[in-house]
Amino acid sequence: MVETAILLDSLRKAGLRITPQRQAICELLATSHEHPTATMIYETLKSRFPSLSLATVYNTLEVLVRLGAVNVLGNAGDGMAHYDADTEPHINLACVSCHKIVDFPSQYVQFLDEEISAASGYRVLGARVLYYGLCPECQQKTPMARRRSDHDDRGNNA
Amino acid sequence: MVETAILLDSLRKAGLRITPQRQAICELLATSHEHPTATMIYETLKSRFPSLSLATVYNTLEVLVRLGAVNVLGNAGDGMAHYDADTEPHINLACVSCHKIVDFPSQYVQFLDEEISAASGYRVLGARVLYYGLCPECQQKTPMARRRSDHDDRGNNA
DNA sequence: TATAAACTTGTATTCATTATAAACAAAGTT
DNA sequence: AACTTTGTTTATAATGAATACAAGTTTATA
Repeated sequence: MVETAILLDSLRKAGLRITPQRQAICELLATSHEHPTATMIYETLKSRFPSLSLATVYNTLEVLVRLGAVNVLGNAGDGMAHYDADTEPHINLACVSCHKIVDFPSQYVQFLDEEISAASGYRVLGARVLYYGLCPECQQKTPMARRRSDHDDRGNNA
Repeated sequence: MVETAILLDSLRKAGLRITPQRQAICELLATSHEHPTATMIYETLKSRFPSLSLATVYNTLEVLVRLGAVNVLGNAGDGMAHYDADTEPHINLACVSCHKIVDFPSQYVQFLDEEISAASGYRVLGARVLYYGLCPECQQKTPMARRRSDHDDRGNNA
């Protein structure tokens, strides 16, 4: 769980203004548990800020990412970027059915970090550990987990 | 390193045809060390197959992904999907500067797998461990690797 | 060889994201 | 207060990766 204030502070420290829109976006990012996309943020805040523009959402997200306060998660299965305000190394669990992404604490991610920094020659800037599968709810909904074009899949692996 | 034959076999087993185009795409996926995008594959093979269509590349990749023979990696920093023929759990190291992605073997990824499968309630279908940073070559190119003071960067590009 | 099914190709379309330019707001200055 | 500068939002246009689709081509099989 991330404090909204941390995100706002990183804006402030960079000399940027805390506008109502930015505040709301940071709040949403910090408190939301599914990691939202730009569109999700836009849709959610539209009622509170009728004049809000998608461009503002993208702008704010881009700033936060550039400041390193927020991470971008690609590949949730839908074709859009999800945003994660928790920049500590942790695991994201993405559901391939409902496309929600939740966090999962792990004791091993730290080791990965050390392993790579020590042995790769890379200057590591961040990480993204994404596991995907079916969340408990979606396992109930779709007993056999059939996706739309499984018909030409002559029975093998996943 | 992945054998081309493994990819071709998974097509065959699924009852699909091994066309010259598909063969070439699988070959490229298996032997390439940077994990290519659809466009990169297209550009590379265009000289050998002047009639090749981007659609074919996307079709083939989609099939291979559906069969589980190939993974999609989002978010290399450029806005496109990269493809990875190595489906064994391993780490991808993406360079934020040159956007190449290389593999890094790790002993800990196995543990992650077990940890999650056991404790999350998810039916795990796959994983994607992506670290990003500056590759050794790009560290040379950009001597100071300036990353903290990017906020007063007025030249605002992406 | 006929016929159907599987593939490829070219193009049109969709849609997330980025760029651009104009309107707007918040200081700062005199 | 009016004037200026700079930062921000907004609306809209442009870009470009990925997908859909229609039509042509190849392959398998009888």
